[in-house]
Amino acid sequence: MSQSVPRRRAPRNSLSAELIVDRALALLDQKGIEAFSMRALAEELGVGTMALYTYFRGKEELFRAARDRVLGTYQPPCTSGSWDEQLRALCLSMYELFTGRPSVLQLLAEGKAEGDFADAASVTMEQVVKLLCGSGLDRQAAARAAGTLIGFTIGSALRQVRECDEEGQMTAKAELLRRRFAALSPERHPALTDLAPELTVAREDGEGQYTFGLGLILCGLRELAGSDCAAPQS
Amino acid sequence: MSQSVPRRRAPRNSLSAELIVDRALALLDQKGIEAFSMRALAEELGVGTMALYTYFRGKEELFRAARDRVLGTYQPPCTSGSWDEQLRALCLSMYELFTGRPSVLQLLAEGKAEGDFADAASVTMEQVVKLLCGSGLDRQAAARAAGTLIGFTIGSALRQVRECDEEGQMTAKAELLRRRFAALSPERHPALTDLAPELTVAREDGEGQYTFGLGLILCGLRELAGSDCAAPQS
DNA sequence: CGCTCTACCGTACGCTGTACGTTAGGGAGA
DNA sequence: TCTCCCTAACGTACAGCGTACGGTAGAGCG
Repeated sequence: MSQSVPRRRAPRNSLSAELIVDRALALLDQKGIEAFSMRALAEELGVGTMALYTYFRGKEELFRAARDRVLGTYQPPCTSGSWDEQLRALCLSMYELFTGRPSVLQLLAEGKAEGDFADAASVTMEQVVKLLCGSGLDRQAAARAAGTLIGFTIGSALRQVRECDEEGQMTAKAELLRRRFAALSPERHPALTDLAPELTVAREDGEGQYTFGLGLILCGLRELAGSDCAAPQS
Repeated sequence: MSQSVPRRRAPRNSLSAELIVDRALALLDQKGIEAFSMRALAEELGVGTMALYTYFRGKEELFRAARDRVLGTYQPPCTSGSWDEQLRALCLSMYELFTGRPSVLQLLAEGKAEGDFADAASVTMEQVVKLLCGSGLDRQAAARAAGTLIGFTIGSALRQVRECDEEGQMTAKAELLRRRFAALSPERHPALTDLAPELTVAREDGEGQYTFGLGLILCGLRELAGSDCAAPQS
């Protein structure tokens, strides 16, 4: 009955590391990181599960390869203008990279793909650091600003991705959010319930949310670079 | 030989939802979210695995309960001072809550504990929103600022947690980071290699990193509230 | 004493990642 | 052309996961 046909043996060189990573990324973006499994990927490729292990030591190594593929392929935009405008463009581009590749973002954020980055993956970081160093900030502030920007970008993208796992799910999640706000007792949380509509729409517009926060950070950086503003403590 | 003794049946009412959550949190904080399993938790409690299912529908419900326990127990600090100083204190306190309970943070960030929050869990958010509303920002800006602050806080805490999973591992990770920087080709990444020392120390001091970024955001918010600064685009 | 109710438990199923040993097909040498 | 070998692809197996389902025992009550 359900006796699955034993699957014809795949031709000798039908596989390659690149092809595996291709399909893996497709599967990840399509079904999500939870649904990904070596068996599923192998089936997708029309191949036995263990065939994958000829090219990758294990799942984590495959994940690293997928991460490096995406980060290595990515090219930061050519920017011009003042350093803060360029930073804004760079960061926004990173944000879009991450939200466009939710599964890769999760690989990064959830530590499924630890380990050294490929050299090419650091191009954007290089740009960011260069701009910060040329902005008038001292070295320590520049380093911390870089950390702030990348942390904020990843954090925001992660939030955005969590909000709408699948494409069409956004409205469903928004509905859930609305109910969550509605469930709050207005006496205990007056400000929260009062601002609920705005909070909901803000949450729905992830990119607007991100650019808003990015604007705040850049504003702070300008102040700091001009050094006519009290430096944030320590 | 390895015939494990079948474990004496546990006395009739030796279990409770609270006790289970207690041990679950202990296990999570101790061994990490990866090592957690229903079987391990049950063994820790000296109880059969399926006993847990009399109190929780499944693992996710247990995670939700653990999350609500931590978030519900937490009390935001009593603050005083200007709205931005209070916001700083509140956010810093949240940051410390999260970094002090890495596993709960991961539950939140990785979506292992989706679903409605307990009412008590929203106290901090209520405070944040209240302060923002009283700061002079318009409603939409206040809503977005709230999102920015919470996103940045969670993102930063997540970064910090990733950096040192176990207590003593920080130095090891720092070493790894150092090697990662050393592996970069100085020609392709001049700014990055130049700033490597500062980037490394910044990364090691997660809290300093966080307060720096928080300062930037608050600076931006002050500008925006005083409305003598161009509002960040859209 | 006996009955019922339910907290606790054992077993089993389908899933996961992957260690290990096997097989078969293409290329090289005789 | 025949043969041999190397290795890409594979099947099996194992430990561990979450949990559905049915059984069991012990406490409380009539």
